Amino acid sequence: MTTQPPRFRRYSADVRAAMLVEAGLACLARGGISAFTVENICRQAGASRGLIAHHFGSKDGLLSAVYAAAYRPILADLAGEPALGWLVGRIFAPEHFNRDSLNVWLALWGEVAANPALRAEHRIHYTSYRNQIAAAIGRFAGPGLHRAEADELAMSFIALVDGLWLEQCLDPQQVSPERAKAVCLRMLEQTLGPL
Amino acid sequence: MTTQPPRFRRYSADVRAAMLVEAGLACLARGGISAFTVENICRQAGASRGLIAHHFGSKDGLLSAVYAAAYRPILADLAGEPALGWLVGRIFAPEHFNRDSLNVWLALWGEVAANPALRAEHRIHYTSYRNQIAAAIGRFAGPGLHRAEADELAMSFIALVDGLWLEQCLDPQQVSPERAKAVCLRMLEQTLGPL
DNA sequence: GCCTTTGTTGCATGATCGTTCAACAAGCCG
DNA sequence: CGGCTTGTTGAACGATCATGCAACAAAGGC
Repeated sequence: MTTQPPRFRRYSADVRAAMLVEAGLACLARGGISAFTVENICRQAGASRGLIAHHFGSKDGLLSAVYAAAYRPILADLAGEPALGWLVGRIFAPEHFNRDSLNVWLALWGEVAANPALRAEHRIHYTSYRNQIAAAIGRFAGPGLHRAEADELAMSFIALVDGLWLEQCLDPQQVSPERAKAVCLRMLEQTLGPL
Repeated sequence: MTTQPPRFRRYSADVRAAMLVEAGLACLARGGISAFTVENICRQAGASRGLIAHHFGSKDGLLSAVYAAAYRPILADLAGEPALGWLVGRIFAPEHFNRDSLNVWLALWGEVAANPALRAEHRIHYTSYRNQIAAAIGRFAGPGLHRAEADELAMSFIALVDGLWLEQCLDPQQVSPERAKAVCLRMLEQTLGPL
């Protein structure tokens, strides 16, 4: 009678939760919201189907956590009051500006529009994102630029970034990261002067 | 014995197909791709569940038709070589720039990224769309603007439009149609001079 | 080595999904 | 009015969905 190897491995709650979030992101990247199923996610995470309910209450709970996780790297770049020029470079760095991330965002956006619970999650992160972009613009421009102008420019800038992300996602041959970055810089410099 | 009223109404194939496409658009607008189900669509259209397969072969067949239908009004505006300034106004007219339409696009984009069959459908319409925008830019600028420059400006313009649509969709209070239009005009005029 | 804690399993359940198809009937033509 | 074409129905089907839950076992403390 040999001793059996363990049938599964136990992780602490937060580690396992992070594994499930990561698996959820992978599923969204591969197949959009339709691939975001309990079965898919748990197979991807190497866990059984009951774990999502156990750690997140429901699939929707996991989806909110996935949304927060998608925002985390970008908000991390925004922490520490970075310079505007550096920020633009980061946004189109391969770390963020890649097919998988873009597919994730597209899937999440589609769900935000339709899912009220996720919309609440969205509003929190998005507001923070927009305010920090506006703050970076304000820091660069100095007191000469009014708050309302910085907000408006931030809105336009975010729209352009998202639109470029979208185009890259839908038709990858059209938009290179370099062109995308150049287009954004040109827009900012029109108002702010050379970065 | 009174004569029974008809249990259903017969339509010609193309009329019924159009009804199903319209119902599909309504479902996408209300609940995104998750609400695009045979059951939902047929109830919305006032028909029985078998009709989608009968008229479109499958649900995916209907989805392709819905995608084409979503593009139709915009491509109609582009026909007849319209002036660039008029075009910008049209893009943000309530007819196109409204919550329902934006939700439909968001849902479709998310599906294009994940669904190869729909991606083929997308490429056809999108290429046509981009070329016609570039042509409108070229007509305005005259021969002084090179073809490649017009293409690049068209790309940026479309990205900005889509990004503004997206922002309006995710956070309706941020972007008014007037502001969106002004932002787009400013971008075009930077290169082309006053429209 | 046993006991307790707690993370994990996996089946049962009922709902809903897309597709198929044989029966049906609305409306037109003669 | 009777027959025919063709658009339509709705039940049957197997697959897949999210969730609930009772049994289970891994890992650490004693």
